[in-house]
Amino acid sequence: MVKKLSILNKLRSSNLRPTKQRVEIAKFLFEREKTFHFTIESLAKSMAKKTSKEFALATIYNTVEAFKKAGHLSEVHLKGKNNRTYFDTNISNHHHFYDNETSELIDISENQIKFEKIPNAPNGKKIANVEVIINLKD
Amino acid sequence: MVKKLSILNKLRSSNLRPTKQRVEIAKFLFEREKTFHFTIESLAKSMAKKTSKEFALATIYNTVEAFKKAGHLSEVHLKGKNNRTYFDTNISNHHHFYDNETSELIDISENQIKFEKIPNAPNGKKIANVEVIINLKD
DNA sequence: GATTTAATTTAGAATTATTATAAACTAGAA
DNA sequence: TTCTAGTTTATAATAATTCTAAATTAAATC
Ligand SMILES: [Mn+2]
Ligand SMILES: [Mn+2]
Ligand SMILES: [Zn+2]
Ligand SMILES: [Zn+2]
Repeated sequence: MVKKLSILNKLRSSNLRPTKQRVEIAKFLFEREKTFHFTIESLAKSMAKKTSKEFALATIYNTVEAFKKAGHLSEVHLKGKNNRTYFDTNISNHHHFYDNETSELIDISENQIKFEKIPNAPNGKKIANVEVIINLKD
Repeated sequence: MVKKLSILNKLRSSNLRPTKQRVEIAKFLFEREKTFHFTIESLAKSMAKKTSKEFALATIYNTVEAFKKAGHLSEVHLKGKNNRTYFDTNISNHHHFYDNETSELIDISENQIKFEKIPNAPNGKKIANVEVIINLKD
């Protein structure tokens, strides 16, 4: 009940009508203890299993895009072995371990990395953010 | 003459037959003062202009992949606005500024960034390399 | 230099991720 | 309830990349 309400608030406050599909997806993404990473494909499968009916792929794409625009999701700008886009329910600034073998992403919190030296942005530009990807091997 | 030879050596030593197409591409990529970044599309256009005939796209893909496997090129694991893969003739460990507006990549040499603190790899894994992408804004 | 063979190139088809379209449906205002 | 704009859906379109099978070519062998 409490959880359901906070999801409705999250959607309403983002100007997203709480449709059945959005509520189901939001519950799956946000009603959990820990944040996680997913792809459109994995989310589509999860929703199909959870609700035992297929959501249109376009709905998955649209909803994820809408949540991203509303700031409820972030996109990991990384290009893995498989050419899929990763999304993240962790919307804070943070970094990642990436295991190219397993295509697994692991969070590194912002305070786990400190720079001793970092270059200035080129003339006329500013630094928007810094993303560190630590590629793993066996 | 000297340049042509080093290209032939580069190909032969990588077990790549120096075909007309590979030599043309290698000359374009490696016979220059500074390293640079490119996409398959930009390379295909460059080769078409340079030689005034179209290379099959599959040849461009195959050749870039072969050069990558042979260690003559690296791939930048970044996912830009446009969903294109970037390749880099700079094969040393280094970092990048990325301007999402212009889709431009700028090199940051390894020694321009120093870490004061960095996490250990998860159990059973090692760090293969660390990639820093500094996203730019206006 | 001609012959032979395996590697390579090529045009085009196939695949995959993503986006667009337009008709059917629905949340929420009136 | 009625109305309407927003949403979902199936499907088509697009775009990057990979596959295929036939034609070509590098280079080893005669
Ligand atoms: Mn790749
Ligand atoms: Mn995106
Ligand atoms: Zn994350
Ligand atoms: Zn570079």
